Amino acid sequence: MQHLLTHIANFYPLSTEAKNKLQDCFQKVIIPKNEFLLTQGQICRHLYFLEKGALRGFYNLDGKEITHWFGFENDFVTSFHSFITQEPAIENIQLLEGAVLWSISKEELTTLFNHHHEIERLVRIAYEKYYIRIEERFVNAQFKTATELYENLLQQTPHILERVPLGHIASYLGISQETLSRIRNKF
Amino acid sequence: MQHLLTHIANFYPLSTEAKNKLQDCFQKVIIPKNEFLLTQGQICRHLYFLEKGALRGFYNLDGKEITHWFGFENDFVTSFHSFITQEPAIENIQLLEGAVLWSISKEELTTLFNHHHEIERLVRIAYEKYYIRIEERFVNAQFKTATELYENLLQQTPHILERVPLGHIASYLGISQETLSRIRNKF
DNA sequence: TATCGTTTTTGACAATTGTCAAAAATTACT
DNA sequence: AGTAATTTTTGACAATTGTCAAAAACGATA
Repeated sequence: MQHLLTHIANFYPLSTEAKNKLQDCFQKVIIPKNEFLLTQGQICRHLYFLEKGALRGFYNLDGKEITHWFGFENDFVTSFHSFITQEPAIENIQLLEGAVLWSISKEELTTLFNHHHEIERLVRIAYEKYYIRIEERFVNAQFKTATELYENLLQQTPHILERVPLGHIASYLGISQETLSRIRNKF
Repeated sequence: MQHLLTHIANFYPLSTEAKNKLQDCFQKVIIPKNEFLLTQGQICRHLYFLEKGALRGFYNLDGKEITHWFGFENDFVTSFHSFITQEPAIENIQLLEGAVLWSISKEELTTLFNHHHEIERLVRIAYEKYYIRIEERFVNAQFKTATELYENLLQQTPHILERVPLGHIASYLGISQETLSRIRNKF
């Protein structure tokens, strides 16, 4: 829980009261490797904070699994589209390593927003950071070559390369596993 | 101004008081075709609501202009990264058509947030919609073929094809202008 | 350590898309 | 309407990446 509190302090410093209320809403969840946090078709009712472990979001396209994001320590994770709209999820969320998570339901979060302006502010600021992050990833993915994408990954998020099977990384970068393997062997 | 008020009511219904305060902060701006709302290196200090007209965000890569988004009627536009971080913008924003915009500064918006929880909520909800939008675009851009991207555009946002030069659209889709031209002629 | 299952690499080939240059079409302006 | 400027199309070719299949490497487990 301390990880969570420390992490959100980076977004916006909360009052003690708000922090306490926040703590009351999050519940600890421990899930083993390879289990699913969410499967395609389910409605995602929770937002999670990942204290320890790794996971991936993926969906099926023409019989292939497309991993489009990873989550690691100190990431907030959820199936964003489903969590916000409360429509069935298109994606699956699967544990790549056993994980310790903290979970809050959408209802609880909404209640917190209503009672604490500062918590809604925290989330507004968090959204800004996440938006900037996806925007950057988007621009890279679209306009860089496979080799450049690999170099980026090496420099910016090398932990992904160390902790995740190559096949998942390939689809994350939008290239085939064979191409990624060949690129890697040139370095 | 009525356009703006009607549009934000789709995100979250504001009290009369908040609406009035909001109105006081937005200023009308009229800009002719081809002018720049922002150029690379400037700090983006304003958020705009586009009442009428069209514009594009683009940046330079290896001497080429990469258009990565378009704005049309009822879009909020800004150089998001620069507006949020107040660092110099990487991108340029240029008018594709003469436009009527409503402008609010970052300071004014921050003041509104401090005085009106409901306005911060409105923006939080707007961020959610914009996040979902970019996430969808990202997934499409990365995992679809050039032809599929064109078909998507035809079905979902045909106004882009009608109002924007082909070269801009090609870079928006992440393909060369020649390829886009050939795809289009097959239909 | 031997074995099974999974992940990664390699090779041959095909498909898609990009690049460059020139022609054609369209648009804007006087 | 006529001219210049811009935008779009076309052709030939090259480069990149994908696909399929098989081999090799690696890891977990008995």
